[in-house]
Amino acid sequence: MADTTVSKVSDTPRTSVGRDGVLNVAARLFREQGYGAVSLRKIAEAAGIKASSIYYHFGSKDEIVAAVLDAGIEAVHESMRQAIAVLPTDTGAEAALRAAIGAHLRALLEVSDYSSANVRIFGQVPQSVRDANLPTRRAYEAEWDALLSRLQKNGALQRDVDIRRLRLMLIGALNATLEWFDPDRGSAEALSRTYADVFLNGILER
Amino acid sequence: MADTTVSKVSDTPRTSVGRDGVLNVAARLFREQGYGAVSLRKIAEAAGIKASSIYYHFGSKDEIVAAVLDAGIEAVHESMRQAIAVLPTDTGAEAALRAAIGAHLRALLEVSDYSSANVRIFGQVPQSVRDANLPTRRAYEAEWDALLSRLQKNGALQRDVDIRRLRLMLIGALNATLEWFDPDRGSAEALSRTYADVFLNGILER
DNA sequence: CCATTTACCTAACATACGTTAGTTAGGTGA
DNA sequence: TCACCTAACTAACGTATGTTAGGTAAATGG
Repeated sequence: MADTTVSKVSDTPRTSVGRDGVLNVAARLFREQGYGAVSLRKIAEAAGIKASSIYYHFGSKDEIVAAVLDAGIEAVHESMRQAIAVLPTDTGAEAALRAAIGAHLRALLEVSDYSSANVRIFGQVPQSVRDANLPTRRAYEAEWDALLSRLQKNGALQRDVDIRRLRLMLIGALNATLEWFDPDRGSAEALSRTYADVFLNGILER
Repeated sequence: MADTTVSKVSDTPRTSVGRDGVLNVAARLFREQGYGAVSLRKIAEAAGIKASSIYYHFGSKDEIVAAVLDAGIEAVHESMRQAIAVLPTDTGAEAALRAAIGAHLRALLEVSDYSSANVRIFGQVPQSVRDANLPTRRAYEAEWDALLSRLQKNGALQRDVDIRRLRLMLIGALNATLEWFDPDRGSAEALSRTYADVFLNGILER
């Protein structure tokens, strides 16, 4: 996650800002302020260029937003894939789920402005932009469903839980964290463990 | 929840629209379309009056939004209080939590445009409007914390779970439902039971 | 060396927004 | 009856927004 203290980049651009530069700034601003509060002029100013210059790199504001949304899912998807891939082959169901939860939460809270921007602004952007993001989303959702189904077939998960519903509940809960997470009250790592504990074993004493 | 099919009210107003009429329409539109997509002119048209007439009832757009936000929390708070109040005095911890979860979800998904609008647009409105909603929110949060603390002291909940964190996770998960709930795939009642099952007992087979 | 491309710039436009000023028709109470 | 209040109205203003047209300086490459 990029530095958050100042909203403007160095005044004398030693090199060109470029498409990626604009995109990085846009993702950060969207994460911090939401969709409606971020105009092209704000993005441009934070990037150190003029609003109209953005049109050299993008055809419209929607195109920027769409790029941010897609990159956001790609980032969290890659984070999860990686976390699963590095596990030993004999890793148990519980540990696998813990790893996936940790990867999702880490991408959201610590790594990617794109992922957090996606979660924050998805519900605020025009329908057409949302629709454009759906294929990418579905691929990520499929990855989760595959993981959860595997665990269920192993007998680790209860037979009667609906995989799709469980995935929606779990990712929904994790994403909601973005609205209240405060690193001063505990690390993302610790929070991730708590999520896993609650979803795996519940909160009832026994 | 009001009728959703048509966005305009009867053309010949037999009676005045009034402050509440404007508010009801605003809540519905905010729930359906989010904050940024709903202008005063849209609210006015859907209510059957002109945009400037809104200023007879409200001093600014922010004032409307603030009123919707507060009413949204009041509604879900009242729903929860009611659900707890009607329980027999000898009701167990588990049943009490189930009732609270059900009340929250019902208000969100079936009863109140105000509550769903609150969840949908809170993260999109200007900071000052958000701040104005905080006291009302805190009262509702305190109610949850009181309930959860009581259950924990009874020994029903695990001793080591942090109440504040648990409340944030639980309400966050419930609120996220708004983004994907589809009554055709199962009732809010059934979904509420699933939430309770997962949070109380977890998903692991044992 | 010069033509072309890259990455920006200035200036402006139309549109949509929240908001204000001043007006009006219909009901209410003295 | 008539003054007043209620709940609207018409018209307009300033501002911010996404976007377009046309220009420019520096790097690139044959």
